[in-house]
Amino acid sequence: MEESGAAASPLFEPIQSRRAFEVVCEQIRQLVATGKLKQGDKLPPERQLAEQLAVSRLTIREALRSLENAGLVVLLRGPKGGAFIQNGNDDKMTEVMQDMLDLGTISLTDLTEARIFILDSVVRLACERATEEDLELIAENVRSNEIALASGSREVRLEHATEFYTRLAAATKNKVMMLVVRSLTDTIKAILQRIEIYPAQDLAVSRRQFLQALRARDPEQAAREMHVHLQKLHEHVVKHAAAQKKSPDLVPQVPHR
Amino acid sequence: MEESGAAASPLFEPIQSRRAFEVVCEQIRQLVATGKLKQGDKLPPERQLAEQLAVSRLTIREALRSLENAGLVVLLRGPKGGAFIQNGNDDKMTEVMQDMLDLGTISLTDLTEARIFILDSVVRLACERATEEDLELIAENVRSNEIALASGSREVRLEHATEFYTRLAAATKNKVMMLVVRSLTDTIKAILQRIEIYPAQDLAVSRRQFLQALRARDPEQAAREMHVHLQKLHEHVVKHAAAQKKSPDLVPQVPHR
DNA sequence: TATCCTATGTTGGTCTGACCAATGCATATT
DNA sequence: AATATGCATTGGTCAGACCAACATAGGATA
Repeated sequence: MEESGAAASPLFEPIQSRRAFEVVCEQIRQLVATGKLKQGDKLPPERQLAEQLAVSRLTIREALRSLENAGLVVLLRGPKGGAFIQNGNDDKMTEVMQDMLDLGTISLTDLTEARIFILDSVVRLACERATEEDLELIAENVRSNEIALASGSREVRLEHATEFYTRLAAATKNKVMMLVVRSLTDTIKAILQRIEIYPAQDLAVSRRQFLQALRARDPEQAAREMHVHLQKLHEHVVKHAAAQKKSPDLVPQVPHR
Repeated sequence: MEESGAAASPLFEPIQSRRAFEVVCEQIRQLVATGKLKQGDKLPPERQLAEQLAVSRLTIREALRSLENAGLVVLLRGPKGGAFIQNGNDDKMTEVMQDMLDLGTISLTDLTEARIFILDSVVRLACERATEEDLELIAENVRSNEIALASGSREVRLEHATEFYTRLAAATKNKVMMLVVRSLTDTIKAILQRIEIYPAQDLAVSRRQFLQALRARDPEQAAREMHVHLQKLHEHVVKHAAAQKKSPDLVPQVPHR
């Protein structure tokens, strides 16, 4: 991976010894990557796997824990239970992004800005590919959003506001774009839940105008409308970013250092 | 909530009985999300954590395994070792994407197509924001790429070819965009390692022309050049997609100790 | 005195083996 | 036949022990 420019000792300790569960993990991953294990397939019971791989059951468990955490397998108990291969959880990417935001690896600014750029492509794509059903779903969201804006709780409003992007992304017919949009949107949503939500009086207007452009298949107009809205929201969010950081505080012990 | 409307067995329900390690996991996550734990902080030793949380050390380990897998902590051995809070591993998103591709959740087509769209934004952004250093780094990659094209191994060529996108994305000054580009690129790279690499005779030409447009800050021209190249590569990859799927072996034993 | 090497303690990594909890199926009971 | 019960299977957890890596202190050596 990374090398410090120094040409130090040649080959005495190149890589730390891989942990046992990592080897197990990788083997199972290999079986998935090569198609030998497909969605729905069931792995042998932990005890049997432990015997076959000549490791303890604990090691198997740690490996399965890792795979489960990655969304590759799901573990079920009981006689019909076991470790089943899953198609990776769609939310994984969102979790990763959220963690990065929490840890300061990425900034909220970059996040909302990136959404502006990516949504630009999404909008243009949607103008090309959106079916009538897509348009209707979006329109329906716009309508219900207006209702929520007037009468809904903040949570409900947020839900509608973000669902909009999901439906828009669906119109691109590209699942990767959908995933990226969803990750960005959900991560930003998580932040918006903590700070003051954007004063949404002109949201309805913006959405209507956008929908109109989308229906007209006018990518420039649609992209512009989207850009303006996202830019405003971006600035609003950034302004209120460094706000409170409350904590439920259920943990008695506090680490040191 | 995913559908996966398979009517295979009466057992496709994500069970969520709060497992002990999940509670531990969540508590630590909370400490991170609320800022009580920051990058570089060290958690208490496993044995001590187990005592404080009144669970077995194994449960602590599974929780740490989960967090480690998510890139939130890194575990080090030795007296000065322990579980340290990390800024999420940049590769996590790539891993998620790769898993999804392996599992068929997303398709290679969607992946390469999405890269076309996102790179479009990246290129335009880079035209605006690239510093002279950025340009020089990209130019240097273009040069070394040409050398690799002539004399390098396939692996080396791939490395150079993908590094190009990383450097280009760096010019956007947006870390989220960098992450997304890197995820897409690395995932696609992993596929290219298995199939015939794109016949790269015109790659050098394409890169040179692109660089020229980038230096001229001509977003339209740069985006067009990039689009043409990615489109060709996209089609090439798709053509060779359903090729071989070899596997090392079944379930080999684990060399231990 | 300065340097190298080893003893030692800390911490994660793994093993063994046991028991608990959930679950589906077979059997018994009504 | 319908319901209730028991049991085997499988993951979930616990306990204690030992191994492996590592840093540091303290002693051996120069």
